[in-house]
Amino acid sequence: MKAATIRDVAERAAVSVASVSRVLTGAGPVTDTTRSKVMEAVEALQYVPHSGARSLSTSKTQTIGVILPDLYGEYFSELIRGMDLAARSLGYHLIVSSSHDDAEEASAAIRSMRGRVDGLIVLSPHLDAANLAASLAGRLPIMLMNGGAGAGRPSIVVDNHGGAVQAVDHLIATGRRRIAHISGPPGNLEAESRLSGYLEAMARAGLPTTVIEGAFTQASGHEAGIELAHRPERPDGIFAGNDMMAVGAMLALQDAGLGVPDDVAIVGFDDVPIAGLMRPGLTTLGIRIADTGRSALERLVRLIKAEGAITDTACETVRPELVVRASSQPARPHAASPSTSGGRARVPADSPSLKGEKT
Amino acid sequence: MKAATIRDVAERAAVSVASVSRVLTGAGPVTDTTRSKVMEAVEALQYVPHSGARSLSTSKTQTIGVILPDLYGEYFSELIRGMDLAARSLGYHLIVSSSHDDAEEASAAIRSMRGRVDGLIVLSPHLDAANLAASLAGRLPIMLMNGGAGAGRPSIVVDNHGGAVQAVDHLIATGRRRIAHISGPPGNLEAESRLSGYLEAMARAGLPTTVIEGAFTQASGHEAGIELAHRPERPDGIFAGNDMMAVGAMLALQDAGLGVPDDVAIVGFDDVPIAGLMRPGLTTLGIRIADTGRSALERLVRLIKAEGAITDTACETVRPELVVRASSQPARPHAASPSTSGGRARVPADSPSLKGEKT
DNA sequence: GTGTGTCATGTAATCGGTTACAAGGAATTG
DNA sequence: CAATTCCTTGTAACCGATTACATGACACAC
Repeated sequence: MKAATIRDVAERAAVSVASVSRVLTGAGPVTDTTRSKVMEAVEALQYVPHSGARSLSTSKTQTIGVILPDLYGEYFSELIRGMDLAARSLGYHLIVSSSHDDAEEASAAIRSMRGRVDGLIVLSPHLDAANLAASLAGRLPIMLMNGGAGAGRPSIVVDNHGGAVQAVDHLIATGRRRIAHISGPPGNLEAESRLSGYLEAMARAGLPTTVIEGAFTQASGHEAGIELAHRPERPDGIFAGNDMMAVGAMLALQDAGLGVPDDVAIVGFDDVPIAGLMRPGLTTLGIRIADTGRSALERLVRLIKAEGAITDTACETVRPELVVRASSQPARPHAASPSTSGGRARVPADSPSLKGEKT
Repeated sequence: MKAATIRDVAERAAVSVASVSRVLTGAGPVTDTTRSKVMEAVEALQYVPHSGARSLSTSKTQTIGVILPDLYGEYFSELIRGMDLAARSLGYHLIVSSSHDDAEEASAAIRSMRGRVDGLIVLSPHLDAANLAASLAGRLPIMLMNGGAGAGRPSIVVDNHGGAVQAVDHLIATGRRRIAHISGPPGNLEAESRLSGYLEAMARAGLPTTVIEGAFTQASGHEAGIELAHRPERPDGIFAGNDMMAVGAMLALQDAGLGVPDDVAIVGFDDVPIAGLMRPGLTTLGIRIADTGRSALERLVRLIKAEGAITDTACETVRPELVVRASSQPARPHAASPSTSGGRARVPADSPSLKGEKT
């Protein structure tokens, strides 16, 4: 049994294909009797329009492509969730392509999506990939979320620099002076912005800087934590380039017998769900991830509908918000002189519960 | 400037459209000179075949739909990652639709994908949704991952029952006797299998059972933890239906001043990345999530290619593996009589590091 | 030189929708 | 009652690919 076509429906409803199409697309005038006859036939035949045929004549696919980098985990699942919610309510579908660890792969993914999507959302922390995307996409509407300057293209970026400044200022305000930074991988625009924010805030406060290069992974944060724990000039505060590295560093410090936050305060970035689940809870810069995803998708759809009529070249900036948890409470006086051999220090009870947290 | 069509390419290369098509699809014989002329024209015009037109004539979309439930977080991002990797290497695209919290929504999503995908992977923990899926999909190849009996359809399930038995047996082996279960939501097949495994293992050991109903969310685990902490017959072991509830419960117990694992041992299910990051590390039943996703996708593609010729009605079973971490270490003798008022008990140092852990 | 077989190439039908345009019918008005 | 208008409906031409079939060229053998 082949799938029913619009002609089968027309025949069964005893109307023309045009009328069926009009009923189904909602365009054009039809009487109620025609409509009901068509609907009945559609129901009876379990008819579903062939999307390929439709896209052939309308040159629209009602589909949006999302290009993701190789980083994964909670950040991206949240983002996708926000986008999918928005897409469904706007009648769009989402094609995802993840795990592109270089510009080469990302551009291959973009190429394979051409002709199959109405627009693209590109999350590529590689600068060249962003450029490639722009050139490859041709006339495809595209929304950049690569964390760098939008370069005159519609984009959404997180204020990484400002967030980093907030993080460092907060650590300074809690009395920390030897503040180290675990950075993200070089070449990653978000990582670079966060690093520059750290450097600027430290310079402004007249404090010396220490930077260890990480890779935005928890494992790299763990390694950095081990290294910092054994430095003669051990830091009393750490600003990690993202939450996963902060988590890795925190575990490394605790395993090394250091207390968080008494010996070392830690601040992360992103506010992924894990952050609130650590003990002590991780202070971090919160981004409403799902909301950002939704916003990106909605803007892209507006761009698609406008068909180049509007020139939305704005670069929307999302300002992260400092979420203070136990990992950056002020050091208590009697813990000021670190006890290298001591066990895990008790930390102040965390915020009472997690009921409000996202799962 | 409109996008180039196959006719534009044919004209520029001074060949027929048929030859262009033959070169591009790799089907049919062409001379090297023709091939190179075509390739050059394709390059020059930045030609990309219109996927809708192609799918219209071949009635194939090279796209697979994935229907996800409303649960999100690390489990699903891992799963998608595995599927996407497999899809890319097989030349398929992935359309995802997430956050369906009931059978109604899930079936709407399935309907909207008909005609747009070559096959479906449905993760629906609702029994009726699975049935609906089967009926709605018509002749669409479909791979069920709903955790229930495959009912004669190709499917992949986790051995939830067996895993639960393992969890309980492990708790008993570490000396626990008052073992409670925090179950998933009723109607969820995975939740029910895990519950039945718990009941069976407990019955076999001749131990009394306690079940608190959760909802697979961290918040519900937290609530259950609070309730269990205040029971007169406080349990000394908890088997939670999944990791997120285990995490919630662990935090609730710790906030209530109970030691994990000294006062209460906890075992979860899934081995999501957070599990290894908790302190104490969470003992759980590990599933190679990404691998499972890849396997599901590969099997579905095989099914698609066979076009109903093969009757793959097998129900592949994934056996979870017990991952023992600190949360279920044997209770130490002197901690046997619980000190209701005591502070957080110190726990044995966790497994040395996390380097091997996935990020 | 002609017949035959092979193989690359071209022509045109086809897939299943949308939609411009034509046509028909009912209602309204002079 | 006829003319005009408005509104619904149908016919048929696209959209851009694939592919069955026809065609033509060329080589080889007789």
